[in-house]
Order: sequence, then C-alpha cells, then structure tokens
Amino acid sequence: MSLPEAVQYLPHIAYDSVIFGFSGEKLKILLMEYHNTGWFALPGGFVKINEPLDEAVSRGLRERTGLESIYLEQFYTFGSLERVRPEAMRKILQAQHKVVPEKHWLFERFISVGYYALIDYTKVEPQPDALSDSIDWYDVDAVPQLLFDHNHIVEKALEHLRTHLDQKLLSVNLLPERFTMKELQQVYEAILGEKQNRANFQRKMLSLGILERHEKLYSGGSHKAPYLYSFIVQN
Amino acid sequence: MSLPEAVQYLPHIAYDSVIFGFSGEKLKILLMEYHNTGWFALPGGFVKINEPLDEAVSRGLRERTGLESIYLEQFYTFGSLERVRPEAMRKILQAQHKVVPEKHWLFERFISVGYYALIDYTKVEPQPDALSDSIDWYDVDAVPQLLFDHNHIVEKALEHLRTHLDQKLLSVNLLPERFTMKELQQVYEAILGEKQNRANFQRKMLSLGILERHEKLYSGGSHKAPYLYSFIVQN
DNA sequence: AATTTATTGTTTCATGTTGAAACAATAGTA
DNA sequence: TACTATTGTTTCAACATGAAACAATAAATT
Repeated sequence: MSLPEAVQYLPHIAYDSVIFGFSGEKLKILLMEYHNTGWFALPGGFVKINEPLDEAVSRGLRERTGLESIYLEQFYTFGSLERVRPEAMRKILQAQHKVVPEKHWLFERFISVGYYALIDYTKVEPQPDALSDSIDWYDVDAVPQLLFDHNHIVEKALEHLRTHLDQKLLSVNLLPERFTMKELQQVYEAILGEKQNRANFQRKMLSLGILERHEKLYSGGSHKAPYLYSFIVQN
Repeated sequence: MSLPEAVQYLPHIAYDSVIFGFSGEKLKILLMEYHNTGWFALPGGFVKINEPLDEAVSRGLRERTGLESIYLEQFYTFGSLERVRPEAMRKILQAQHKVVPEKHWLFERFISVGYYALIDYTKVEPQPDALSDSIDWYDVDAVPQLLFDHNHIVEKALEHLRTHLDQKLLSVNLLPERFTMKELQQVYEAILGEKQNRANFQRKMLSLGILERHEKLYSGGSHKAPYLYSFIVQN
C-alpha cells in the first residue's frame, strides 16, 4: 500500500484493488511483494481528505500501471476487526526505514473498500510503490499467501467478476481492440474456471449483437482462418 | 443518524441502512424525520473504534426495530465529495440543541457504507433515535425527498435487491412463517415492480423445491381456499 | 340440494433457449 | 490432389417459459 506521508488522509480508511489481466491463456492479478519481509499483498492505498473515493482508487492504479481510464468496479467493503495485524504493518514500515509515530492509526483497525480493475495485460508496465520492492503478475489459481485478509478479498472479487461477467460485457477490458472468437472464449473460461462449448459459445456471443466482424486473421497455421471481432461501443 | 456522544467512533465513516418491509400489498422502507427541519433521512449511524462494521449496523437496527438477527446485506459504499452538506448537518444538530465543536469531522466529508435489511413488517415497532423525532414506513414508490444522497442510496439498494431476489430467496425475510402463494407472488411483484403470471409463478416456485405445503387457509371467502406454505430451511 | 361466483391449483401447447453432436468450409502442408 | 487442424454453421433433442384453458372448491344464493 502507498504510505501516507505529509498529505492528509482519511484515517482508518483504505482501499485494496484486485487488478485482473488476461495473459492470452490465464487470468492473472497484480501482487506486490515487500522485500525484507517476504510478504505479498494487494496494491492498495488511502483516500485524501478531499478526494472522492473512486478518484483515490484511480490515482493509485494510474501510479502503478501507467494506464488512464481503467475499468474499475467496487465490490465490497471489509470492516471486520480481525482483518488487520498491527505487527505486520510495523514490520513493513520498519523494513523500509519509515518513521511513523507509535500511536498512528495505521496500527489500528481500518475499513477497506475493495475494488477490482480489468486491464489489457499487454499495455502494463507494473510500477512498485513507496513501500514495496516489486510488483508482478500471478495466476489467479496460484495466488500465494497474502497479508491480512487479502486472500479473502481476492476470492470475493473473483466471485463478483464471475456473476457479473455477462451483464456488463466485462471482457471488453481484458482484450485488445480486435480479437478472435477463440480468445474471447478463453477469457470466459479463465474467469469462470470451466470449459465452454465452442459452438454454443459462438452462437451466444453472436446473438447478443455486440460484436462486429472484421477481416480474417491469417496466422500461418494450416487450417481455416478465424475472423477478427471488436465490441460495438454503445452509448 | 445516531449521534456520536462520549464514545469514540471511527471518524469520517458512517453507514446508512435501507430497511425494507412488506405491508401485505406494498414494499416499504423506514425513514426518519427530523422535526424542526422537516427533513427525511435513512436510518444510519457510526462505527465504534473497536466494533466490526457488520456489528455496528446490526446494533443500529436492533435499537430502531427491536429485532434481533435481521437479514442484512451490504450493497455499496458511497464516497463521493458531494454527498454531504455540512450546513444540513449543523441545522439538524442545532434543532436538537446538541453541542458539537465547530471543527468536528461530522461537518466534513465522510464515507458511508450502504446496507439493506429485510424484515417482517408486522413485528416492528419503529423507535426514533437521539437525533430524530419520528420514524415511519413509506412506500418505496413514494419516497419523499431525502437528505444528502439518500435518495440515490435507496435506488441502489432497490436495484441490488431486485437482481438478487431469486439467488438468495430473499422473500423469506419479508413474510411471516407461513404464507400463501399469492402473498409470495405479491412480494415479488412489489420488489420487481411488475405483475407476474400466476400459473407460471406457481410452477416456478414449486419447481425450486424450497417450499413445504401445509394445511389450507380458510379465509371465509366463497372460493377455493389456498394452501399455506413455508420455506424449507436448508443448512 | 342445486346453482353461481371468485379464487386457486394444474395442464396444455406453442415458442424459445440450451447442450451436444454432426456437418461444412478453408488455410495451409504433404 | 489429398490430408489435417481449426473455425463457422446447422441440426435435433431436451428443457424452460409465456399465455391460455381447464379443473377443483369454499362459500353465498336460489
């Protein structure tokens, strides 16, 4: 998470973001690693005193991915008491030689708003923040043990993503401008965690009337070439 | 909302609750009225420094409805800047002759977690809190103008309720132990805001396998008597 | 006791949707 | 020209849904 320095932040409030990307095969999330501690955590941060919540999250994501206008969705707010461990927070700050007063709210309980982001994996150059030494992609089906309740947060995000996959045409955000039907199907399979029937998947997608068909993509393989599609942007 | 007095609360954090009940005909919500100002607002409150968020909301609801173990669901966290108006807050406190320091966080922006509750309308004796002079039921399709962004919060709650109506068998919480198929249908119609086909509704509900059929209910009307049903509680 | 009325429970049938398989087309390779 | 791998399309059975009709019945009326 980003460290509150001179700026004034809302005390006891944080956000955590689950940043999804699609590698072409697997669904991935961005995780930060705090060296000297070996701990992994979700990228997160704090909200400035006069900053809209949504804007705080966008800002954090911009700093870490370099991307403007990211698809963002709030999914749950975590407010139990067990979710934070002060000693862990102390250790992280110490490892970074940060000086924070003993009684700072950082060491008390706080409430964290969970967001997930969907981004084009190929356009990102992950940037570590002030507290962490590295940030990288990890398969959602092989997430290491995370700090605090962050594993739980990832679970909840995935759950939300799955149940809203169809309604919101979320896959737009995980794919490049043009893509094949197979790639679209792979995104669905990666998110849902199960194979889809090819014929039925194609029928369903085409019947939605949200895809525009373009030229074929000749990959050099000795077989029929697939069409490229793009999403029809609607207002 | 409940006033933070001596107790320590998490600053800049509140919750607002949309409490739904079913009158037998219409879907209703509980609203508080601040006399001397004429303003209506959702029942809400604050979170104690060492209290889980869920528990804070349960506590507030218990105080206002007298009910233990209420069905509660968190649906969204509101964090924009425009949502609060300090002058309104001042006026409410003044009207109640409460003394709060000029620079208290109550007059600054805060983040509010939205919850909705589903309760058995017949079991509730609404209790006003320290700040409001009355609390009463209002039809969801005739909600007066509310303080801050509370009308927006009600909209979001309804939306969430509608989309999760089937998945979570939410109607359990709005009806008494035993009810007729017609009453169940009326709950659905009140929430969805549209008529359902009687035959198809009955077929769908029975096919779910979640209803147990009991004795008939003889109301005295000169027509076939309906069966009473209850939900089968599953573990 | 037979008839009437309002309401509830059930069935029917046409239409739509979905799941699984087969069939058809085609870009390269042998 | 045949072969192979992959994609696009069609078919058909199974299942779900929407609208209407039919059947049952509790009480009131004749």
